[in-house]
Amino acid sequence: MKFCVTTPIYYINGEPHIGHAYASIAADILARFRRLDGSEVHFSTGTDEHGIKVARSAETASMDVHKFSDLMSQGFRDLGKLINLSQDDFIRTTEERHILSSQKLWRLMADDIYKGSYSGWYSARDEEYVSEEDVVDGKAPSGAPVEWMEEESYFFRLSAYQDKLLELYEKNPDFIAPVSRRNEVISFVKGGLKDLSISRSKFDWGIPIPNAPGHVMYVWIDALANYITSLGFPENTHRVSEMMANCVHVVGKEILRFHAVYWPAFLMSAGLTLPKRIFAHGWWTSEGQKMSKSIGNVVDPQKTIEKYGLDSVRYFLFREIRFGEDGDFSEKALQQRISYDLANDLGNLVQRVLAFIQKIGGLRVNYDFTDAEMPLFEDSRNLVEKLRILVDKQDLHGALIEIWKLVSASNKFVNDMRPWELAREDDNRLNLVLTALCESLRAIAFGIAPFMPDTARKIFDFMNVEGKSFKEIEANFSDQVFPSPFLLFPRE
RNA sequence: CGCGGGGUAGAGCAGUCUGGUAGCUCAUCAGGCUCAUAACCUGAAGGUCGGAGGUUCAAAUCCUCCCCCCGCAACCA
Repeated sequence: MKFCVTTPIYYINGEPHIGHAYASIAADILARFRRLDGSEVHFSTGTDEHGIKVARSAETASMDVHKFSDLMSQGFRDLGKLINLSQDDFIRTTEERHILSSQKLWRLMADDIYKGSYSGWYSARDEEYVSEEDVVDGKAPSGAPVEWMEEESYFFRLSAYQDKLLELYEKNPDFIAPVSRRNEVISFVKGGLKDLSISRSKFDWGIPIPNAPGHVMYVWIDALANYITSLGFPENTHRVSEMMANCVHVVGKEILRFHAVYWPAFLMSAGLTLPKRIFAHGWWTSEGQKMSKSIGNVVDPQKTIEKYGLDSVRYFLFREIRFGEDGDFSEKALQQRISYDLANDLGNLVQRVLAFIQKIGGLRVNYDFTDAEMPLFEDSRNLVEKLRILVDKQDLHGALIEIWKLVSASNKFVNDMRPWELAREDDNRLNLVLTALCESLRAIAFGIAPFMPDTARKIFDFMNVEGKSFKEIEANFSDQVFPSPFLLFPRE
């Protein structure tokens, strides 16, 4: 099985914040799950570095634009390290391989590209076109005066793809997720598609268009192409095709249209394989308010992770809200999740079971389960299959809930079975109960492994489990003494 | 009449398609247990289901009207 997952490539015109971390961790969880499940995975992330805004920011910072890009891109690479990203490739749109790839894509789309002229209200001060509705009294929203401009531009015949796109959405109901977003896109496309201006000639910080001096590509062509560059385009066409067919693009809802409309149209035009799914995630507010620099409530991934721990934050982001919806990031909510879900439920379960086994001198297995242990055992062995279905739908929130059902069931099982009494009265039953609990702990550890790799690793080590593949769940435990467990989420 | 989603316990949500005693998580209160990170388990309280009208033996659920909130509405990464 092949699986490909991507994060958006991040525009380097700003510092990494929790939103970037969120998208990246989502993709990381999907990648890790599929690796544990035995798939061949390609997981790419990277930075988008061209465009007028970057050129201008470099100027403002009095830096050479290449140097500026190196610096800003590194910030996102560092973020990846911070959040334990398991990417297979970090791509920069300024790399040679990507320039060649984008130009090749352009050539393949040539039949749908024509030269025309682009006209609109242009703000010289902002160096950008302003849409009709935004022009008030001859002024841009920034207050700068606008003038009617016309320039030579290349256009992509997007209008020719309206029906094909609608057919795509119709035939592949899961192409765009979540459903609410899908409806928005369909309604947008049904509203009629205009041809797209795909070149710029007012600045040169972009990928040169083949045989068109003075023109660089519209950043979105360049940005979207990163996904196939990373897969080896244009050389390795077989792999590109194979992987794209199994590719999930995780994107922010603000860039859904580019991925769900333009990108498939470009690929159709170039005769390339379309991705399997575009998944649009929501946005985080901070303490109930929109994150903004002026309010000063922007959540800094670095500080948050330093304070609360990486796995706790990774858990929180996907447990607190359904993936795809908006949510609120508050320290109180984060602290509660850590305390209740992680320390009290999961951490305490691991501790009470493993410390107990340690106390009685090790695990002596007994798999001749009775009706008392069987349900827990079966739930443990069936967990991955349930998660597979959910993760396939990118329902990461649902997956965590499913795992926590087993955590709760296990805690209840301990209460009901009272192993501390069995230790005095009934060795046979004690072994049955502890064997069933080891099974559930191992299943839980595998379940959380994509979400909280470090925490899962600790549990695996506590139990002498390798932790490399879901297949390990199928093997029975043997009699053994485990290493001493320590607290997974200690209180301050 | 631009398109779409939503308004259900203090908070966040499920239930609406296929009408029939209103459910989940957290918070609150009480009890149980004591292996464990003062953790865990059980039970209780709490809602005129945005408003009005209608259909029906019966409406959160179907119909009509109204109020409120939120997305999308192209060159913005």
